[in-house]
Amino acid sequence: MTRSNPRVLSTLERAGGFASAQEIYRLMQREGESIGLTTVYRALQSLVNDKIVDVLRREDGEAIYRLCGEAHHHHLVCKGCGDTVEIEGGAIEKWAKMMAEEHGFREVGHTAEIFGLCAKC
Amino acid sequence: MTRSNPRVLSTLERAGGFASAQEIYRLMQREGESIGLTTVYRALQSLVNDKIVDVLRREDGEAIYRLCGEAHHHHLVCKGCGDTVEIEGGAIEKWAKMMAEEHGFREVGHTAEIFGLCAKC
DNA sequence: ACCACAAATGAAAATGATTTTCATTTCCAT
DNA sequence: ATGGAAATGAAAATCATTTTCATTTGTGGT
Repeated sequence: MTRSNPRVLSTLERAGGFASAQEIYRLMQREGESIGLTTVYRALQSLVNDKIVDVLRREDGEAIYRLCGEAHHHHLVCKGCGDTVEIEGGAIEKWAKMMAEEHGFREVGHTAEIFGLCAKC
Repeated sequence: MTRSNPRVLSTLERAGGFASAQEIYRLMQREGESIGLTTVYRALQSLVNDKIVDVLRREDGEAIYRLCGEAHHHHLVCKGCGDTVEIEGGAIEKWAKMMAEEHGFREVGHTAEIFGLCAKC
């Protein structure tokens, strides 16, 4: 798996390092790249295997892929218009680390999202 | 929604308080209970609304329903065995409120989960 | 009891993400 | 070039979940 991997990876980067397979596929289509959905899925799987990307789950169960190592951030999402603000989660990082230690967990990751209605909605 | 809710709830209890909709449905079938899959889903949704059960995601994205205590809490989930520990999220609540105010959001809620490998795995 | 009407039920179809199948294309080493 | 292995992608299969809609059930009024 070689030709597609870099294209998918760079699309994921351009998408802000945080997107679902379907979103990446649609983005590539829109930009005129010729690629199949299957290949996007396979490229993502192989990137996950190589620990280049991370996979989490949206609230609805859809898998979202995230660049590893990248300074990760959290989201403030508007339930009305879908607008999203990237926010810092310093407090969360500490909290997660503390809780994990306290319960003997290793290799921990975390998700944290805030949702509500933005000023406009 | 009245006749089915208690039956679904009691099945979830009997299943150890931790099961997917499909599993609950299959369990009820096996025990000779007459119920439709749709109704199981609807009962679970309504139990979630009433905050009687909690919903998380398996690694494969399937929703799992779980009896939970009253107080709002978060989860520390083992990627290996699925073991779950309920944890306090005091720091998170403050963080969420602060971030929301800062960006003019109202009626905010949040999700936060930590996942990793537990001591046994 | 009886009747009407709203709520609840469930079978079947629809949806949407993800995976599988398989025929075709691309890459490389010979 | 040439053969074979790896990669690709269209279409079909899978699986959880949701929607649709016709039927059943429960309830209140008479």
